[in-house]
Amino acid sequence: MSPQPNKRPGRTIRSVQIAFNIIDLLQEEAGIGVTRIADELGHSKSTVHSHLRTLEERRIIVREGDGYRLGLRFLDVASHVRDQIGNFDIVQKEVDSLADETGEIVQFGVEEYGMVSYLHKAQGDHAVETLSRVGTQQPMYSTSLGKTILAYLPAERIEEIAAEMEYEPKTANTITSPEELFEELETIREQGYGIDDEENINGLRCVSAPVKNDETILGAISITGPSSRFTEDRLHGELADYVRSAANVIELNTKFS
Amino acid sequence: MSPQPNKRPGRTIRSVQIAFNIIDLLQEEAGIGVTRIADELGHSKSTVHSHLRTLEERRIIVREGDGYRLGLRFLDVASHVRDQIGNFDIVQKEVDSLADETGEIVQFGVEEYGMVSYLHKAQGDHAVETLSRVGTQQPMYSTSLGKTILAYLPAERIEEIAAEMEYEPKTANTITSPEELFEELETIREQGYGIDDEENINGLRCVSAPVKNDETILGAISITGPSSRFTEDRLHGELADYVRSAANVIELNTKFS
DNA sequence: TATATCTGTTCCCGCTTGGGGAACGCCCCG
DNA sequence: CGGGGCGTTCCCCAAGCGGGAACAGATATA
Repeated sequence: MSPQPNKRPGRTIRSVQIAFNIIDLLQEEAGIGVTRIADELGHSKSTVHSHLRTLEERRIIVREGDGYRLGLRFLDVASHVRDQIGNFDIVQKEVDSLADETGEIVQFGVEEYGMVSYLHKAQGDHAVETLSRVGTQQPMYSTSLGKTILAYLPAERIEEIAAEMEYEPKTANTITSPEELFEELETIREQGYGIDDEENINGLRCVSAPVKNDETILGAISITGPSSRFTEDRLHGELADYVRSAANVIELNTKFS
Repeated sequence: MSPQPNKRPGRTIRSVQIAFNIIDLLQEEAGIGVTRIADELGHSKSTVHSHLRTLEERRIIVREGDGYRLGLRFLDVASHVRDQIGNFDIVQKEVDSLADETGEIVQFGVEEYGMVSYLHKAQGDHAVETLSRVGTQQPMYSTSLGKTILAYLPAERIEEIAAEMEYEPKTANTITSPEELFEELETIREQGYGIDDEENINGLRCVSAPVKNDETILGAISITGPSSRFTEDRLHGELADYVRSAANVIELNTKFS
């Protein structure tokens, strides 16, 4: 089921795997019970039962009606996780105010496991609706956030991530080869911001600026909007300035060892 | 370490417990390594090591510098969890707009495991800063959200929760006995909204209105502010009206079986 | 440079424990 | 009343997990 060439094999604990398989399943589909879970995962009911007991005692899951769902403890964990990543308050404030000013969608993302994770998102008044939401993971080659972050990672890490990528063409403009990607990254480093010209979703363009602490990249901030409003000129002019100054504010307010 | 009279003992799985002990620990303190964790939990390094491997493979945790932290996957899980609880979009929209209108703190909470969990929070322009944030769990007897939700739960569940509570006086006004509590709940049911008169934090008052679907309570919405601005009259008048109409909007927009 | 002492990692052994089969109790439906 | 769905319980047996100890780097100390 998983013969992927992962780097660190080592010993892995089966019961824990099972527990997280259950959690994953409940994340996808809430409200299912012992039998259903057992079938789905290919385990005996008794096995699943003990696991559910354990998770319930831990308040990881909750029994609701005749089925289980994930518990609200995850909300608490999530807010701790965000706090552990840099200074989240500043980021939040800056993203919100940029969304207010521009009226568009503003997002902040960081890299993890070779993907971009959205830490915060704010929608301005006339923002288009997008599917992405906080917590989502997106590939790095097809988003301006991803490409911008990637551009400022250490060279070896770039190689590593680029090698593991599967370049799947999301639109006609999606980057589909390492060569294209490296060239793009070079451009980003030169101009100091990154563009997504309908490379991830048709009709949508974005600009992103990197947020750095000294020489290490923390993440990136982006504005997203419809191509109709986001002309070439605005993208490279006004909008690029917006994200760069917002990134700057975050950088200045972010002090930690 | 845990001889609490929990209802459903059953069989519980040790490795899973250990795994979640590690996660709990990392939630409290990020950036620690194998040795430290092993010491803290009283396990051997090799044991902890295999667990960390498992969690890392699962992308539950991330190795960062010389230590581990919880992964961003939790953000994704959290957003799924919120979606599974009623219709979160409506709630969010309503809470945000109420915070805008009033300029104060507005929160939405639901009951789980006899406590209130905050699902969403919005701060108006001149809102006081409070410590509570999304995901936090608070006791039900000392918050207006908690008391309001409690008031509309099925009688048997009220008994159950009230019995397990430990009434710890947070301020001079905190409810400290079941009798007081039951009386308060009666009042809430009569007037259709609940008040917190500096019962949880000195200087802060709140009003909450229940959000119901048919006859089952989904949660409650509240406004919080300093006693100086939140006079008796405003609390029971204007502010109570605000939360009740917001609750109403949510109820009307929430349709599911 | 050598020595000491932290890390994290690996190996292997033996006992615990957790996974599974099967039986049971319950509820709902025919 | 009987059948089939659910969750729960019991018990057994091996395999999987926890732990001790040895190993390997990295950093510091002299």
